[in-house]
Amino acid sequence: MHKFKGKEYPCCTSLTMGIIGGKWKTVILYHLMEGTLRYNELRKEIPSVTERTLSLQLKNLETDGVIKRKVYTSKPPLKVEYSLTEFGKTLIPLIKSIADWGDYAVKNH
Amino acid sequence: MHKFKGKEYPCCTSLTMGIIGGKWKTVILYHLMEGTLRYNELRKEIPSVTERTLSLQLKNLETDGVIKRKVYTSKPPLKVEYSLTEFGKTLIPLIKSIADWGDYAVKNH
DNA sequence: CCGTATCCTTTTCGATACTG
DNA sequence: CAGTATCGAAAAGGATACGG
Repeated sequence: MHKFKGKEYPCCTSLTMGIIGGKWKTVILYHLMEGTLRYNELRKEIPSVTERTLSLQLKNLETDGVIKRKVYTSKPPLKVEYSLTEFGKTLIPLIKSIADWGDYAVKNH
Repeated sequence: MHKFKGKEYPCCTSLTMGIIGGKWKTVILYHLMEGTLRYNELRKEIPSVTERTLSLQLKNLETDGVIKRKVYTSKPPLKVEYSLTEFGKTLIPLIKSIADWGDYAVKNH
């Protein structure tokens, strides 16, 4: 049994999937791998996600310490940037492997 | 846009997650990495999954061509073995990476 | 031994309208 | 610009009983 942020997982793979699993989280991380993006830039990169869902998933990723959110309040319009934390950056090789296998699967079926 | 087995995915990571995503599929694959297992052996390895869910997820994995199911009908009691297909074996490095990152995350928080 | 059937709860995701 | 509120649908998963 493995613990992370108060949640328990029966397997080390479950723990990883608890953090990056679901329909959108790997997609978000995939786009943040290259660098910082604003909320609307993420929406543009992932047009099929709704505002609500994007917002929720960003919050989940932030709660797990994988991404960080920086707000620039100096003057409207509001500017919010999302980027990987140092901890989140340790996921980059994994996200790349996930993306690569996806490409491979498309080509080989 | 990427296609696999009739389903469409907006990103190559989504495709991978469509196949190995969810609460249980990586756990099942993790245990099948080492070799063939019978249904009840899988239940023993993953005590927290219910029969119904295990059954459904095995079917999903089989449909996507990742695992194969072999039935020995010669004489009761029934014997059913699950193992990775050749295609499924291409997932092994990825499953290992997922497991390794889970271990890493536990240790570093 | 290896599941399926039934019913139910929880989680996730989507559509749309609206706000500081 | 960057979200939240509300409502609802769908998918995933769980509990338990039963069947070939």
